[in-house]
Amino acid sequence: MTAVSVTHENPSREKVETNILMAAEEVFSQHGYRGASLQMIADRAGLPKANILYYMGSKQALYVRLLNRMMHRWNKVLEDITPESDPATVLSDFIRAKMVLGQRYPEGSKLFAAEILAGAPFLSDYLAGELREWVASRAAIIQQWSAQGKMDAVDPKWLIFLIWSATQHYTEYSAQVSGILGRDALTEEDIESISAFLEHVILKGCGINQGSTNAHLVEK
Amino acid sequence: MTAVSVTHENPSREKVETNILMAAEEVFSQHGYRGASLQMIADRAGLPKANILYYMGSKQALYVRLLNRMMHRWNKVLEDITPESDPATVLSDFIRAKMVLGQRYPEGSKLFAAEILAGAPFLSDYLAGELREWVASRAAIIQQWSAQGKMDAVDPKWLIFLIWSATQHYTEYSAQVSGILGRDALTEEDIESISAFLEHVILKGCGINQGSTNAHLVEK
DNA sequence: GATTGTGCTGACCGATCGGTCAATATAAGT
DNA sequence: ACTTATATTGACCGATCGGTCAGCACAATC
Repeated sequence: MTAVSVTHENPSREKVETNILMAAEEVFSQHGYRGASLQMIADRAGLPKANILYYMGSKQALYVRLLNRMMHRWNKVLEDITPESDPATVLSDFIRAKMVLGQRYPEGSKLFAAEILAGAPFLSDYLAGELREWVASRAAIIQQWSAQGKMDAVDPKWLIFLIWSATQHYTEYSAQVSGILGRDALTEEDIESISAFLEHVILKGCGINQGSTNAHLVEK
Repeated sequence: MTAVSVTHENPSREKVETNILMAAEEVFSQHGYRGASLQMIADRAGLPKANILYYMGSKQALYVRLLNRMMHRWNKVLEDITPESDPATVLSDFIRAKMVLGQRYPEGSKLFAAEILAGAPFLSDYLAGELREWVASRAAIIQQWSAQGKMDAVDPKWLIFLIWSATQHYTEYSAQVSGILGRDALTEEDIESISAFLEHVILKGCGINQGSTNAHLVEK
């Protein structure tokens, strides 16, 4: 009776699991669900293949667990975006939060991208449910801002997708970006430079005065 | 002696090959190189598996052939961008050309995306060679525009990547986009609406007066 | 009509796939 | 010390992988 509950909070088990999850995230993100093999994951984790299945049950269970983990990270970031402030800070926060997210979880982001590329067989419910509502609620707020003359009357959905894609690009296309830049990886300065660029172009492009930090005569 | 040359221009052979290429492009774009199987391609083409190998030689040869075909389509679009005009028309043309390309070859674009996601094992030379030079030459032109005061002093590379990602998004993330919009596919009006939005935000965001069609008092 | 070159494909190859299982090792409880 | 639950893994399963090849169909050449 005691032993059963121990299973759930065993510290060594947790270590092994995170080890497997890390290895699996790398492999799945590179090759997609079908292209990844348990043997590759096992090799990267330094474990025999049977051990992966012992801890994770099946390839599919491991995969959906990774997807769920990534979506929780996602949701945390989305929640942190307070919708009641002014457009400049909200959009700026959104841009920077998404850049940080991609830099912090590059493999998870790529995993998500591969899933979408494959037609989102495991995520269609999430996309048409939670995520759609999140987009709809944010779109409504942006629409209000437009109506109040705080920004240009752009289609809110396209704006959200724009921020989405522009930030995501640097994690999912990192191979292309670094290939073109001739650098192995992006530096801290690169990230800051990109964030500032996106902030500038998107805010200005939407007719928003950038008054978050250096504001003096904005808003009446 | 005659028969040898006939092989190359047999019309029926061409039909079969394009059939295989179409099927292969769909499968590779969804599942990536490792995740795709010749059996899936054969089934989609309505041919026995051995027939695929008879025409294409090997899985890898078929894959690189598809990649090359897509890169040629790419290059054609990039060539059409005349670099000597004014910023507004050049960037506007670039945005619209890339939107059209993605809509015209969705599977090819996804194939490209999957290759990049996997770390670009077959495209690293292209990225660090041809494509890098293309970006560098365009970046130089944009830099000139900035120096001439025709637009804001933004980093040209980030601007190119922005257009890149924002347009690409609607083909490669079509599953996510349509999932959120609650529609099966984007309509013609959607595409036009998105193109106009991107044009507006990016040009305005870079401090460029949109004077391509409705110009009257721009420049001097 | 025999020969020859090409199109085509079922059968098969060794390797690898995801997954099962029995056997063993290890640790914990009593 | 003995029992019991869990951790670990080599061996194996049928299915599928990419690829080879022998053999047949078929048309053109001589």
